[in-house]
Amino acid sequence: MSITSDLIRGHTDTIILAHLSRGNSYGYEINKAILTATGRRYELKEATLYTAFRRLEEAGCIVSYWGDETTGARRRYYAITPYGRETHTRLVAEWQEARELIAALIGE
Amino acid sequence: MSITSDLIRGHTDTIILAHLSRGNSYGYEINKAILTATGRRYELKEATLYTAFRRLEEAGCIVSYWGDETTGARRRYYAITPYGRETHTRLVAEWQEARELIAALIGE
DNA sequence: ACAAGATACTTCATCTGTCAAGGTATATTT
DNA sequence: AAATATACCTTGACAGATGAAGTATCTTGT
Repeated sequence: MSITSDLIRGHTDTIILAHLSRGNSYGYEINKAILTATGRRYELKEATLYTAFRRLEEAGCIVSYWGDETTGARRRYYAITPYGRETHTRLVAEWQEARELIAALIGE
Repeated sequence: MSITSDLIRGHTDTIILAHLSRGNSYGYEINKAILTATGRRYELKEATLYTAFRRLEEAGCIVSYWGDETTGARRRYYAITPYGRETHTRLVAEWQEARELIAALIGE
């Protein structure tokens, strides 16, 4: 893992909402998806992930339900809400603005 | 101020080193420069700035000295060290990598 | 002369997000 | 039987950011 988490900090919610906006999912799967999408250069740690799920559900951005697996470990699925989609749109816009500001400040 | 600080968090050191790599400066001036460069959309708070100066000096990235102003409030100037320049180069590279990872993860 | 505001630095207590470490449980592979 | 993979959860501690408060000097407007 080469990237320090402070550089991704603040994007955790955006990353999760982006994933859920493409379909319902669960913690373990999201965790693996991030590893894959980044070529194992970044991992959203489990504790961070579950903390974020609590935060996002508390805020009304996502809802959760237990899967009905008849085999294997139980899964808690998450679905994005309409408010979660709004939030996602806003967070992406904020990222784009932050990216420009940082570019202006560090000149790269 | 429209951008939440968590999006800039982790870039504070990079921003300061970028500024100092263009010449010695002092806290108040850097603070104003950031306000100007971002069109007042982002402010590096004073407490954050001075915390960062301590951290960077502790780490050997910068050195400080009191200015010899004969008028006005005293100024503590900061200069980047060779190690600070190395660090700056590394931090900029990390930012570029983080930017790609985030893009890959949120698809924008 | 006086008040207000700008310049300039500092410290402390608090908040938030991250994460190491530990735990629980089931299924599959060796 | 042991190891590995799947899957979730909690707790305590840490680091960076920041509000709030303080100190001191100089400039500007009235």
